[in-house]
Amino acid sequence: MIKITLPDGSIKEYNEAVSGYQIAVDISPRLAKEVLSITVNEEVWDLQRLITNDSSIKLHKWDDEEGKHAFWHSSAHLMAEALEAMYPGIKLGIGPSIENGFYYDVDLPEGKVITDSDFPKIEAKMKELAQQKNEYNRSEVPKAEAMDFYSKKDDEYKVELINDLEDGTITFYKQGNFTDLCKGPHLQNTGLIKAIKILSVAGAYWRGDETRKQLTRVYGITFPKQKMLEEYLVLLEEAKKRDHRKIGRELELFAFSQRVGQGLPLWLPKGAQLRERLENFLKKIQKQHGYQQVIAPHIGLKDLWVTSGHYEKYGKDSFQPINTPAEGEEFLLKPMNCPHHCEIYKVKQHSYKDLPIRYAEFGTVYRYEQSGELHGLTRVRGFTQDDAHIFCRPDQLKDEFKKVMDIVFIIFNALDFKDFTAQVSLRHQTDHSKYIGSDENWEKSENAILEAVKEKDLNYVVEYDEAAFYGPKLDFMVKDALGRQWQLGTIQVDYNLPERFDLEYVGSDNQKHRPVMIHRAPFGSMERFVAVLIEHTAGKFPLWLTPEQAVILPISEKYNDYAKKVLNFLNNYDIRTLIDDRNEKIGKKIRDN
RNA sequence: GCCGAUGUAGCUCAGUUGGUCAGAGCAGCUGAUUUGUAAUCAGCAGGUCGGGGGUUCGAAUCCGUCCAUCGGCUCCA
Repeated sequence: MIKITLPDGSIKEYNEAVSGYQIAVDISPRLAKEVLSITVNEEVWDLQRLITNDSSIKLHKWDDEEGKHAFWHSSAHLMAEALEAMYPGIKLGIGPSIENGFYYDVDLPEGKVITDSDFPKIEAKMKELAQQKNEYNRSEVPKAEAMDFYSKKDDEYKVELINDLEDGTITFYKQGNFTDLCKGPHLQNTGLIKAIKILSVAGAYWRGDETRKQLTRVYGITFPKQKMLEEYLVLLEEAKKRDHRKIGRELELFAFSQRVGQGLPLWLPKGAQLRERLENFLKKIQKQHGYQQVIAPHIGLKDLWVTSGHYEKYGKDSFQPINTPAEGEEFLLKPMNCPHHCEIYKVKQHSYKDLPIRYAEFGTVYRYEQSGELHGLTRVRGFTQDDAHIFCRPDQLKDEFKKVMDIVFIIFNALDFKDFTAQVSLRHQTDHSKYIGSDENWEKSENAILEAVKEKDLNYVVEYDEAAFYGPKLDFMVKDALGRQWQLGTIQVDYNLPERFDLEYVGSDNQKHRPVMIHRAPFGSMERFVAVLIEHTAGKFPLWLTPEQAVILPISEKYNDYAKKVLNFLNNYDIRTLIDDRNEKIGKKIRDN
């Protein structure tokens, strides 16, 4: 007798091994039609796999991540099958499901490339194969046999993957004539995949390693219904319309110039106004929260960055030192504001009573991002951080975190980012070798963050091994109007710089102590934030931010004088107003404004 | 930086196999119209077809190269 426990606690009993699909059928035929995968004791399984022991299960439909995952993962196999048929001799890397769809990394035969024009052919082949309703069959394979299979196919990528796997854990999935190394889970058959779209093709290094061969990555997405694909394509169109690069140009907010250099945004008058209003808004809040504005130059002696450690870690890949007429004198463009702020901290002695000290600056920094990585305002080589550094005592960490979070919430609220989550990035759970600072301090600060997040009742996820080498951090992700995730604000603890700059304060015990430093930027950078804001609002900014709050449209020249009176009236109330006194019809004026 | 794609007027795009192919619409300028809610009329001006090479009698069109942009990869203090 096998006992199957459902999520609601009810129990079904079976006399012999039973598949997830059978359980679904027993619950309701409708469910059986929609179910895609099953979680059996925390492990996601195929529906057709037999459950032989007492288990608790959960069935997944399209709406569950697990259901989509199985669907798209199976689609990746389907695409691989199509590609293998179309490009004999093709070698396969990995083909996972991703947030929106799936991809497969392939090594094409000599001289072959895949371009956009091949997409319809791939889609057609996939559809043909899908209609055969081939079953996805799971089989456990001994390591030697798996090796043998891929050695014969001369697929060094799969061989490498198998090498890293333990004997006894290796499974193959086969549908139609296609067999793939895979741990699953998969759909029952290919027939469920009704709507198919190949989205793009790109190069991707094998295992993300720049020194290894670049494979061809083919991206696609599939749906159980044609209508869902159409809706998705509409969403993509909408995202295209909201592209901040397009809207930024149309609204004359910012521009780029090849003569100035790539990745170096030029803020046009309207964009500069918008940004200034955001900055003033934040300045006001920061003042209320005990911040002091400071201003530092855009360059610093190389030694400053040697001291901070940035030179050693990033020097090679950064803008190179600026030489001066003086022999051996070198300056670096600042890639961060913190070293300057550390020096500001050091100008005078601090008592424990002075802390926390909060220095804020809209500091423009320069980082030499790789050319292929530049993207509109979201990825640039010169940008302005809404930066601040908080120097505090270890016992003040939690409170300071909570205060910074308050600022972040004020901003998100004011700008209508309703849906956001936080990611707490902590050390690797066991291997602490790469981190600077004592275990004791790390534990303190990690706990401080976790407690702060809990006390603020925040939606959050914890990620291990995502902390910086110098301290744990808390990042904020917002979902925009189209449901896309963006990482915005960040709060980071830093034990490294106070050490390197030998920062201290005098404690109540009359001894010198090391302060803890917090880096924080609620917007992240002005450039990135404005980009996200544009895409979130489609360029229709809240009234308090928008460059033109009102436009007066005189019906003819006769009324221009009156229009000016109205203009003065509105301007007196600080309402940003323009007159459209062009010699145009009123309909056109309305259209244009 | 790497892979792939793209690059024609400020913007959006035509330009078939190399031979009046340098075009259109919008925007701009000039003039007319003096207007009541999504395109008023007429005219003008705009481009070494991304740059610089090569092939050819002849290149926007073909080939290599550089630059930039786009989609990814990698990285992100």
